[in-house]
Amino acid sequence: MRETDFVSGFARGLKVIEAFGETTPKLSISDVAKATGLDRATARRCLLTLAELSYADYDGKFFALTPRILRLGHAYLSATPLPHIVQPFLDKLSEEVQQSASASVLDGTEVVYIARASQKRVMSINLMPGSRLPAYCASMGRVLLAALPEEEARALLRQTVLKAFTPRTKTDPARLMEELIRVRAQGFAVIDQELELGLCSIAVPLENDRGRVVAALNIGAPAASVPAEQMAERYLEPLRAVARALKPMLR
Amino acid sequence: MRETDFVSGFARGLKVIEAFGETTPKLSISDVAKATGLDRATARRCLLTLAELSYADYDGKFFALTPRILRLGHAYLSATPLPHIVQPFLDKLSEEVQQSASASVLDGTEVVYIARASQKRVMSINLMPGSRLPAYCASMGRVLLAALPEEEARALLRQTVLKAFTPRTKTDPARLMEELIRVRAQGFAVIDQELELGLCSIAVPLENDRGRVVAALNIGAPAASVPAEQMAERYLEPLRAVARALKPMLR
DNA sequence: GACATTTGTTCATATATCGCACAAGATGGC
DNA sequence: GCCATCTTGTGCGATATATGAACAAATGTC
Repeated sequence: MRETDFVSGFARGLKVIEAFGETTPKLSISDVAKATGLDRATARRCLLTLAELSYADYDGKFFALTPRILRLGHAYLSATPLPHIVQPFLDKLSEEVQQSASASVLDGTEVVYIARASQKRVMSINLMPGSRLPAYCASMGRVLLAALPEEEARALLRQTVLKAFTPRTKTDPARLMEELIRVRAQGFAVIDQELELGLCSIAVPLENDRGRVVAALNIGAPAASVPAEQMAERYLEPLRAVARALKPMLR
Repeated sequence: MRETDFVSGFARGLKVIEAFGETTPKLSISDVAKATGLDRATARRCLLTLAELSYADYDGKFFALTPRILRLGHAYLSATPLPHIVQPFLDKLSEEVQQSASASVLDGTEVVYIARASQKRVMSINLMPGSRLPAYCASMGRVLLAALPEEEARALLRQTVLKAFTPRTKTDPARLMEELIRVRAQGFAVIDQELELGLCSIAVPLENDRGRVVAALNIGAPAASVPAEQMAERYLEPLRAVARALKPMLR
C-alpha cells in the first residue's frame, strides 16, 4: 500500500473514539490528546467532528459518546453471518444445560464475544456481543490460541500483559504454551476460576466446512454448582454437538 | 463551529463503516462509493485505511469488517454508566416475570437497545445492545417520542418512513401523534403485534433524579400467552417499580 | 490574592488529501 | 473471441488539514 492510500485523519479519529473506555466516559480535549498521543489541536478537531455528526455530546468542557456510535459496531454484527447463524444454537444450548453459552473470535490478544445466550448471571462482569476478555485466561481464548501456529500463539502471549486476576490465574508463558498444546490435543479447554473466583468455563473450537477454526463456543457455570472436574463430562458433548451441527453451515 | 474544525476525512471514514449493513457484509470499492456517495478514490483510501488498521479484511476484491470494529461501539457501552446501572435490574425483572426485558434510548427516529435480559426467544429478530428498531412502532419508541416536546416528535415522525411491518402497524402520522399524547398521559405504551405478529410489548419511561426521561424500559411477551389487554395489568407495576428504584441512581 | 499550571483556541505555513481524468484490467453477453 | 461495460488503480493540480508555537482563559496552589 502506498503512503497516500492512508487517510491519517480517519485513523486519528478512530483512535479518539477508542480513547473513551470503561473508566473514562467523559473526556476533555486535553484528556483525549494525552490518551491518544495526538496534538491538542488535532484531538479537538476530531472531537468537534464527532460532535457535529452527533456521535458525541459536548457540554463546552467534556465530550461523551452518544448511542449513535453503536451504529459502527452494529454494522459488523448485522453484516457478518457468523453471529446470526450461531445465536439460535446458543439459545438452545443454553436452555438445554441451564447455563450461559457464548461464541467468540480472536482479535489480537483478546477474545471478542460475537453472540451470547445468558442464564441467570454468575459473573460480576456483564458480557455481551462486543465484550472483550484477555485470551490467555479465558476458555475460548485458550481454544483460539491453541488453533494458531505455535509461533503465532507464542508471539501473542509475548504481547500480552499476563496479569493474575485470581490466585489461580496461570501467568507463566512457558506453562501457558504447554497448556495450549494440551488444549489442541484434547480439543477443548477448561478454565477453573482463573478469570473470576467462583466461575468455571469450558470451550471447544468451531470449525467451518473446510476444517478451519473460525470461532470458539463455551459454557460458563458457577464453580459452586459445577466443579471444574465435572465441566467436561457434563458439557463437552453438548458443546461438540453444536459445533458438529454448525460445521457444514459455515463457509 | 468553524469550517476548519471539521475533519472531513474522518467523517467520510465513518460513513464508509456504516455502508456495511444487514444485507451487505462484503463490499467492493465501487459498492462503497455508490452507497456513501463518495468518490471511488476516496472510498478506496478509507477502505485501505480500515484494512491497514485491521478494522477490515481485504481479499483483493471485497472488504469485510472485522470484529475489531466492535471496539468502537464498546467504547460507548463500557464508558456510559446507564447500561451498567440498568443491566442487573433488567436481569432481576426478566427472571421475575419470565419474559425479556430491555432498556433503550432514542437516536434520531430509531430506538437503540443499550441493555437487555432475554428469556427464551420469541422474536424472529435477534436483539442486543446496539440493535435498532424504528421508534414509531416499538413500545419504547412510543414512550421516548412521547417524552419529547410535541413539535419535535412530529418532526421525527415526518422524517420516518412509516412502513407497515404487520397488518396492525399504525402508520398514520395523525393517529400516531394522538397515540403519543395518550402514552404521555398514561405513562406507558403497549404495542400489540405492530412490529411482528405474535409479539406484544409494554414500555415505561425511565427518569433521572431530576425528572428528565433518559431511557425507556420494556417487557416483551408472546401474544399467544399474554394478550395485549393483559400486558398492563401484569407488567406495568413491575416495570414502574424498576423505574422508581433506578430514578435516584441516575444523574 | 498573586503565581504557577493546565487547558482551550487561534494562526501561518508546510504537508497531506481530494476529486478528476485517464489508463489498465476484469466481466459478461452473444 | 470480441466488443461493450463496469471496475479498479494512478498521477496531478487544487484544496483541505496538521502542526507547533503563541496567546488567552480557566484552574489550582500557597
